[in-house]
Amino acid sequence: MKVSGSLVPDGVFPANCPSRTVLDHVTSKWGVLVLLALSETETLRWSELRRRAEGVSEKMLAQTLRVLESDGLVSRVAHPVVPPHVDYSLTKRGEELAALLRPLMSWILDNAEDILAS
Amino acid sequence: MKVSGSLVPDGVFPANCPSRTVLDHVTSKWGVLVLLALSETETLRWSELRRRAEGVSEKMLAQTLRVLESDGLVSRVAHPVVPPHVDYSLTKRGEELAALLRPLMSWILDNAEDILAS
DNA sequence: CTGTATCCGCACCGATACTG
DNA sequence: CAGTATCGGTGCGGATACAG
Repeated sequence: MKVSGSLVPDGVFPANCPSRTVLDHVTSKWGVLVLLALSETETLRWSELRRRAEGVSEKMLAQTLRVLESDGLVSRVAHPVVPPHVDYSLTKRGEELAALLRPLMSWILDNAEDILAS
Repeated sequence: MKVSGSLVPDGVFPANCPSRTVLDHVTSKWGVLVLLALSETETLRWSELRRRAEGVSEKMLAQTLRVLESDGLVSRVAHPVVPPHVDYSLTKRGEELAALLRPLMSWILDNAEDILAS
């Protein structure tokens, strides 16, 4: 069954479109996992994020966080103490996005085994 | 505001998990666009897909379609005529997935400009 | 029209070492 | 604890040519 409306005119997804860039950021290798991890608790520290997005390297976590932060999806709060303490959390906009990512991830978790079995 | 349940135990997304593979397939550079394009019409031909996922190369379209087909998300029907005529469409499972992708893409289209402005 | 085959650059990414 | 800096390999992905 087909849905009613089209997302884009003529059903064409333009190449030189801002949405492409954002889509790439969000669906980057670690973007989804970081956003979802943050959607499960109020705040998360760097080391906790590393634990939860299992397999992510320091470099890629830093890069992913920088992109998501510059996109206004994640906010970074550094507490000036020793040892350093930095909290990451979702912005309002990030929460909105994560709310859409959750059903997707949930479906994937439910169907992954079946899918790879075939 | 935080959601009620956790997607995964302890909030940890395991590295060696089938969902990782499926997530990578779906969020691959062209996976989302192909699935969404197919979600807008009953069937699409190869050349139409190339048009709609603007910027995709033949190689990447072929690769993307093969992966999505082997995952049981897309079905390929070749009509034995000359010139060749091949129809791609979403499977039942693919429709389910695309239904979750649509709100996501819709949100991205709505917010992309704002996001990149900041 | 619907692909496959091949080459190859470059950006992504992991590993390692280092710093405030 | 929370990163940055740098190096180097690899595989993604674009371009091109070719085929059924």
